[in-house]
Amino acid sequence: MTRPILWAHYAPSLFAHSTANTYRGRSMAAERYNAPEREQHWQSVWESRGAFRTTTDPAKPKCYVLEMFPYPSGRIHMGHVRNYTMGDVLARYKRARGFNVLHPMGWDAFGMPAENAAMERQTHPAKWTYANIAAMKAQLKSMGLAIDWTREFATCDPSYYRHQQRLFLDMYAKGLAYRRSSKVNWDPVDQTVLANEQVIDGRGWRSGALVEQRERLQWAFKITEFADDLIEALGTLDKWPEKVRVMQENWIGRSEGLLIRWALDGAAPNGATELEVFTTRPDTLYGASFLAIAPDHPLALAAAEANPAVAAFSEECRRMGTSLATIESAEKKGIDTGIVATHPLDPNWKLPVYVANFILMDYGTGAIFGCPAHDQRDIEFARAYGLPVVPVVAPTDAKARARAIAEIEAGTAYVDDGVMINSQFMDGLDVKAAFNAIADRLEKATLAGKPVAKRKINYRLRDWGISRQRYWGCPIPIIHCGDCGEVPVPVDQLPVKLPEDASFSEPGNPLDRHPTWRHVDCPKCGKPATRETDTMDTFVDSSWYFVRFTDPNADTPVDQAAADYWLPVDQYIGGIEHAILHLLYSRFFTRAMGVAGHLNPKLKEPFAALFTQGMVVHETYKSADGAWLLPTEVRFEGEGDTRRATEISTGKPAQIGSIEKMSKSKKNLVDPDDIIQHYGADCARWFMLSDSPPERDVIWTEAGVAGAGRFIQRLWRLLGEIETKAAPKGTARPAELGPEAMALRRATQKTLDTVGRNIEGLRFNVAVAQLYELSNEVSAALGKADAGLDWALREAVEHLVQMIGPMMPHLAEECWARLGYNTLLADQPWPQVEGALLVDDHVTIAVQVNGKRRDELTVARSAAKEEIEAAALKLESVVRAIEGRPVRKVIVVPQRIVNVVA
RNA sequence: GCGGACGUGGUGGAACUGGUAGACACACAGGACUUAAAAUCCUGAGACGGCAACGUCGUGUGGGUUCGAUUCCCACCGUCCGCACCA
Repeated sequence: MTRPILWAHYAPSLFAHSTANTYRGRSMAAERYNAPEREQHWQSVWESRGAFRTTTDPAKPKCYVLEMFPYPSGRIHMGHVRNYTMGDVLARYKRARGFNVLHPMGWDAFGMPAENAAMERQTHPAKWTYANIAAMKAQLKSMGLAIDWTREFATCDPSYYRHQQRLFLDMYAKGLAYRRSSKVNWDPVDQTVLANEQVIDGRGWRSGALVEQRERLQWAFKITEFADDLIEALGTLDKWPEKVRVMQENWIGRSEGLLIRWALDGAAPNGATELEVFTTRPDTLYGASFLAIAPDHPLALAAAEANPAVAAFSEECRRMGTSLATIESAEKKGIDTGIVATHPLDPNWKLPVYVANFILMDYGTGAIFGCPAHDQRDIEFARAYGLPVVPVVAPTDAKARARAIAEIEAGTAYVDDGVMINSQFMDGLDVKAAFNAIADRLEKATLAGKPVAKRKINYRLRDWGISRQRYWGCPIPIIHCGDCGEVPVPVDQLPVKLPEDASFSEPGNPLDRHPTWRHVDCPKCGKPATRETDTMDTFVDSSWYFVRFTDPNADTPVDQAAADYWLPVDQYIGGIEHAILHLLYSRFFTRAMGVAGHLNPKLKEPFAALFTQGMVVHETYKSADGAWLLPTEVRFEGEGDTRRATEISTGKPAQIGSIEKMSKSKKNLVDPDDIIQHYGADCARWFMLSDSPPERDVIWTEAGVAGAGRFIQRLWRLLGEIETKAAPKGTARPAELGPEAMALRRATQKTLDTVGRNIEGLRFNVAVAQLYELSNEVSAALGKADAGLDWALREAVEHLVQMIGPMMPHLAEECWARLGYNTLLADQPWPQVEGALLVDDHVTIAVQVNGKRRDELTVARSAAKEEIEAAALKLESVVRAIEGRPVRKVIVVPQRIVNVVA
């Protein structure tokens, strides 16, 4: 697939000696630019000079550019190349613009793959992880990223997680971390808790065992404490994609409603006297026809004890839980518990209480009142069990009302706005007024001495459970003592390190079965106690790493001065797959760290701007027998419709499949290493930036990379030609510049202006197009002669090289040296735009007749409306188009357009 | 079902706050150079009609607002993504 370019031997110029003279006098048939060789050279120059080391310096304006740090899987993939290239362009550009730029890199290094590798290959997770980090770091370095590597850290290192344990303890002290009983997916074979995404069709992804729901004491962070603020502050994130903000808002899921207590008749099990339900539609209370509770609701559990039929039904619901049946069985099912409730507005109105399969224990109170006429689920349920359906809301318009009622009778709930009917004192009120009327009334009414109802804001968001029963994660620094209960590990005993001699050969948590690790003395009373063996969710590690980068060597989790200076992150770049969890958790951590005294409480939001880049996609290939093939395993012939693929090893035809996200399973992978070795990092970077808008998917094609490679060689040849045609370095601007020279200068300045703005706006593909345009202009100008053109050429090429710098930094350094400089281009400021040259004194405007373009007109920029109108009407093409009709109106928008209405 | 985004040549895409649609690139065709090829350079190209000048049509479909709509509004079609018994 990747056809290696044959690099001609090209004597490397030593940096210190590479002046223009080194190149002068060489033949015009210049050598090809040897990217791989020169790239290594410049990387070592940057490294030896510490070119990208950053210090905290409040005297300078700062810019914090961050790409989501990688999981050390062992190899980088094209998605990384795209992500880190974008960040690097911005970081280098901002540096050139005079900003003190923080652009760090680290490793999201805890997590299951290391433990799985340990089980499969008998390597210790730490060994596996650090080996992967070393390999990936070398790959990232070969990309030539302007990263301050002195700030690098891995989250699995005790020097990092020690501080995370400190944060946990301080959050614990503030009540933001706590232990509660909650349901987990338990894999009985692997003896482990599974994340939801590890449960496939109700079975463990690894063992295939039927997953059980178990109650277990689990640590959690109180993210719900900030639910309102997390929604509220979304409004301030105007540099975040709308899409992400909407997803977060839905995820938090705020809804305003009413908690209503219903009295139960004496016969309820366990002596229960009331049932509390949550509703967002208290206005429909007169349409109620039943109550329904979740199978795990305490009242349902009590009813199950008394009634075997209820028990059997509840058990059935539990089994359905996570399986695919959830999706298939939209069918509403329930069982009457025999319990009877009294309507809060009418003591004589009795309603049955059902256990129903569509009620979730986790949402609201796990109990509802059913109003079939105005809720689709309730109407399905009511029709299945013969319960009454009474409309209480209807449109005002008579026709619409009749239709709505007919639909309700046919089984479709009416859920839109309207006015109240069949609702006594509320009749005629609109839905919102009815909500308030009934809320006011029920808040004043009492049941057993307490108000019947209270207003409640409910959230879909639940507290963040962080307990994981695994080895390769940050230990939770808590000790359990029989006498003292939960005891925090004293700060001076941190970190609680993972034991190195764990065994991974059997299922279950290695920390649990370690012979000695968990046994300690209670820090409070000194009696034998045990350590918490749960470790933290790896999302915790990534929820504050961007803070740690501001001073990765601080003795405390955060150095206040450094954090105050650098935060928030000015531009965060990563995949859309983290739109919800990672970003929400980081936003929570920023607030929680403020409360716990580790961040300035005024800092609410960690990421001022967010950009979500698209994926890298590629064609897929299958062999005759249906096996996926690597792109390197097929050969192509023909074009378009006649394009055919052949499997190289067998000579049999291969099938060309759809374009999909690069993945191991579909084998449509291109290895960044191969590309960098054959074409160079600059070529990969340039291709990643060209053509596709960064937020959309980019299709990786051989032709596209080759095209990028050709442009690199073209630029290199251009520099060769410039040597004889451009003015020498440092020549003063001549007093006289001819029209060609001026035109080139204008093009140069215009490009400078637009490329800068497009990089700032992350519209890299547009910036690339403009750089192509300028190089085309320069090429064209080479064949011309004009006063001062040699000077204008020099300016154009120097600026071109500087503008290419952030995108193809190695090539740009090489060109910069070839232009005669012995400074680093990476240290050069971005050229100042000469604003005066951005406006031409003549403009070409379109001339329309009745809205159709007929001609164009070049006039002085300052031309008066009347002048333009007169000139337009004289145009032969305009006269022809008017066909003698009277001119009714002429619209002249100066510098834009003329439209003749006839 | 709910929510969001997107629909422009053969392809990826560009077009500032409503003002010359198709920049730039890829692919393609013709030409130059070459013994030949590769590389490179030049030229062409939205569709249809025409030798040409030029004309007609054209930004998913159908309407609307406007002197003027890829851009704003309404309806529909299609594609993609997120959430989904959320009371």
